[in-house]
Amino acid sequence: MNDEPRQPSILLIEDHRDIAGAIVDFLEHRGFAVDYAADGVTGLHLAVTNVYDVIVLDIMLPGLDGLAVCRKLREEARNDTPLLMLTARDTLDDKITGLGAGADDYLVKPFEVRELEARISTLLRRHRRAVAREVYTVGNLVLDTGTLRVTRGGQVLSLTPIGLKLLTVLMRASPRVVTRQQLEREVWGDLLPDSDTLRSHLYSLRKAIDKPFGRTLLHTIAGAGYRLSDDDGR
Amino acid sequence: MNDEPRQPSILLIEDHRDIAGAIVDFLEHRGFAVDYAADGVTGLHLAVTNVYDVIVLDIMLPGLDGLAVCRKLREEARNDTPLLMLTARDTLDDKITGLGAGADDYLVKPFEVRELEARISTLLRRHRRAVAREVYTVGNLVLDTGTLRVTRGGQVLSLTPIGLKLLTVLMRASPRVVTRQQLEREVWGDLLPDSDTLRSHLYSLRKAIDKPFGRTLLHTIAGAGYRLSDDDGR
DNA sequence: CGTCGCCTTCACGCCCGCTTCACGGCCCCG
DNA sequence: CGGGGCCGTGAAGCGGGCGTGAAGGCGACG
Repeated sequence: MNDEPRQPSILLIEDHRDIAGAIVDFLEHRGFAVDYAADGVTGLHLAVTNVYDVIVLDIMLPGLDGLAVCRKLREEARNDTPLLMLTARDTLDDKITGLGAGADDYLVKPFEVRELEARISTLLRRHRRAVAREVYTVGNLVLDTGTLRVTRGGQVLSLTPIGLKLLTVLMRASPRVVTRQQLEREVWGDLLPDSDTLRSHLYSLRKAIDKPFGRTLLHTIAGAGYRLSDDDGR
Repeated sequence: MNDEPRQPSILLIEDHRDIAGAIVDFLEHRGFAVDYAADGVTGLHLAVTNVYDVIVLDIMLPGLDGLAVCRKLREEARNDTPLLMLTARDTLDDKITGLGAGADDYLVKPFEVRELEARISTLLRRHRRAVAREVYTVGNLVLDTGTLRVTRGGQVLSLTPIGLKLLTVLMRASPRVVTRQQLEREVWGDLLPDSDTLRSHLYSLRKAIDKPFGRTLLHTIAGAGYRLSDDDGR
């Protein structure tokens, strides 16, 4: 509802206390909420029990190293929090492995904290954008206008271009009724087709989004048009 | 494609007209585009309304002093343009505070313009390198725009220049759909080719990044465009 | 001057989506 | 009670979009 720019939370996993301290101080001063772990095991534990916006992970750690932490996080915990890997220059080859393991970016030590912040901001921005696209929802039917993916109950549906266009218009209008003319105009512009091919398209759209599921979302309003809504009962 | 070395732009904030004049003359003669402000308020205003490659900021200013400008720029405006602080020898202690406030370098007055230029160049180079490198990840496909290396599952792939450009655009947009027009415009600018050579390029891009691996990442969205994403069921 | 790589163009063929048409049910209205 | 219009349903045909592959040309580089 109210999306005030909440303070982004960061998890730092780094065994050098002095470096870690400097980073934590700087990031907290810059308005981030920082959690800190000095080894891989506690870091992993924090990562799976809490939710962070970004994880900053040193590759050289006592016990469980950064690559292992990253891999476990991705493969076992199915966690896709943006992850920034810290790597020393002499182990730079690890960057390939690091990224292969599921890191989203890397930073070569030594670095300036300013650059660390810049990269964190980039990851935040990118992830937000990826997660917060424009999405319409009616019942359990979801249309993502960014990816043009349509799902119902988590299952991906495959629509034709015209079907997609119709669905977009209907979802945007959602509980309201859309007339045939409006739909036709949206799809074909001013060159309306002679016969009403619209009926066929709505039929196949129904077959795609309603037929495989029990509840019907696309309703025909006799003589008026069509409405997309989740009326249970009404 | 076209990364012509654009003329770097510099903002100079300095109240002594004569010193400022000399600096501006020299820098412009050396190929920089220089904006100038004689006090902190107008300087800050210029800094937030325009985009500069480097800001040169005197610490002693009437009204709003250099430290305050720097702090406001960093903390309120969230601006991370490289910033070079000018400080007199007798206020040298300020240099600590200056760097603490978010400056990237400092120079003690009086100085030679040659040295000023050298430091500006250093900042430019560092910042460019820091900014130029970006890492995109989609599934196990990784593009490092710093090294221009593309890997999938740790294996290095070899792409043509156009293929790389297309991939960059697609990865930057990542789960979202990119239209043909957007892709064409990114690659060829306004001189769009007559026949759709784009199809061929996407074909060979697919052959490079998807064909050798089982899972397909580059999807065609009928009548809409293309999408790069790792749809595993979800 | 030769070779190689890359971009462009063209041609082929398939498959999918758009359109059209025909049929039947339902409702309203005469 | 009968007819007509609206609408869902489904099939069929056609065209175009798109994948695929190869050939030619051009510039770079040795």
